[in-house]
Amino acid sequence: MNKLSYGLLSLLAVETLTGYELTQKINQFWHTNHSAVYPLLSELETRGSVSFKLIEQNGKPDKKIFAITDQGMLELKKWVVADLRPALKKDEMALKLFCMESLDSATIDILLKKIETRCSKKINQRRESLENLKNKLDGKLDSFNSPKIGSFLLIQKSLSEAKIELAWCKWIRELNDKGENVNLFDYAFTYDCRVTDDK
Amino acid sequence: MNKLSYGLLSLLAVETLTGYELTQKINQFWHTNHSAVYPLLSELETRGSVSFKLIEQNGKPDKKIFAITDQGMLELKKWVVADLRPALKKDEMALKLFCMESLDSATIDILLKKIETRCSKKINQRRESLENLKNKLDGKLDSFNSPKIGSFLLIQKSLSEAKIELAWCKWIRELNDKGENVNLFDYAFTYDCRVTDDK
DNA sequence: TATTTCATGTAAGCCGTTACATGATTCT
DNA sequence: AGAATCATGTAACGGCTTACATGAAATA
Repeated sequence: MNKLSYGLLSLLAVETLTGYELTQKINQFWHTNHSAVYPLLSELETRGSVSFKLIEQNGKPDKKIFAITDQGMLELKKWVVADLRPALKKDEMALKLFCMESLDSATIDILLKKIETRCSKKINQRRESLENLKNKLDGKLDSFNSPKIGSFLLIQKSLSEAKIELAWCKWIRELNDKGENVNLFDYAFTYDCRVTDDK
Repeated sequence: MNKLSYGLLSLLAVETLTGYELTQKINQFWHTNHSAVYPLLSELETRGSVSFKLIEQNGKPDKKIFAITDQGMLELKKWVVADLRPALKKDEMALKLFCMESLDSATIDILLKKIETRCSKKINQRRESLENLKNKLDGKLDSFNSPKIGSFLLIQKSLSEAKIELAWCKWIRELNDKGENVNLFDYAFTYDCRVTDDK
């Protein structure tokens, strides 16, 4: 049982899904792809952690709708309280900006634009996800037991992360506009404050 | 040449470092470990992208201090303007909170505490890194060509990300305290605002 | 006309993690 | 006394990515 297997159980604890849908959904929070998901679902089924209903279709391959079993639910709950492993992040952006001092300003501008575009897309995606959730739930979400509460909280998190990254890019541009003879250490706090604006 | 190889070049574009130091430094922005770094450094040396000076030591293994070559610098600059691949994030926290609606409040509390502890540690680490940088540079940092500007900007980013995550956890606790019959969708914006506080 | 969406699966190869291996010095 | 730090390296295994494979319907 690797981490991805538990992730699949977590999504299935909320609703029944096909392998295809699981791949799309989990990608919002955990980077993977379908060729990793399908074999794990087979294993989980063999172990008795999930079960599936076969839906016959024409024109498309038959669908398997997966559901978590009682045993799977127990395994999931054990894992939730177990040690929280460190988050891993791998973003080329960081490695590229690290050597900034040896890049010319045109190159830095190209890089920042790419980062900003990526952020804007993510912000739009997450806003859409929130709208969809609101419509699905008829605007009702009132406690920690509410359906989709986890999804709601995580989308909010992801949205704010994208916003902070965009604000960070803007702050970098501003620092550059200050010109020389200004101590950048003094602008750290200014940045922390600006993150707050929500426009 | 994989992404990590370019990452090593990026760090070496700023200063000369040993494989050991490279491993420590790159881990702030890119998760890896020494057994991946050493073989790549050998490859980079064979290709002519880096060179090293052997420093003999007693009691410890001899040190190799690596430097980027002119050829390595050209390869690095080509990569910086090439396509920015999507960031990959893998954080168990998200998968664990996703199924929140089927967890009891004690379990959620344990989870949130673990996340908060992790955030606090990161915040302290990044604050220390900033202090160290400030001391090293004598508080001077005034343009995009300044040494360590990339490091400075990335530490700031990482710090703000940790702060926003901690604020997010607190916001979740507050939502829970509101009790039922309150629509959580209405509290999204409140959260965005609170992120701003820097205490 | 070409790409995207739905829908599943396999195979090869690369990549990364964990563990093994060594060993003096310093900190707790 | 035990753990962490400095410092390098290899080996085995497991996991993940890319590509292969199919194919209808809808969209651009």
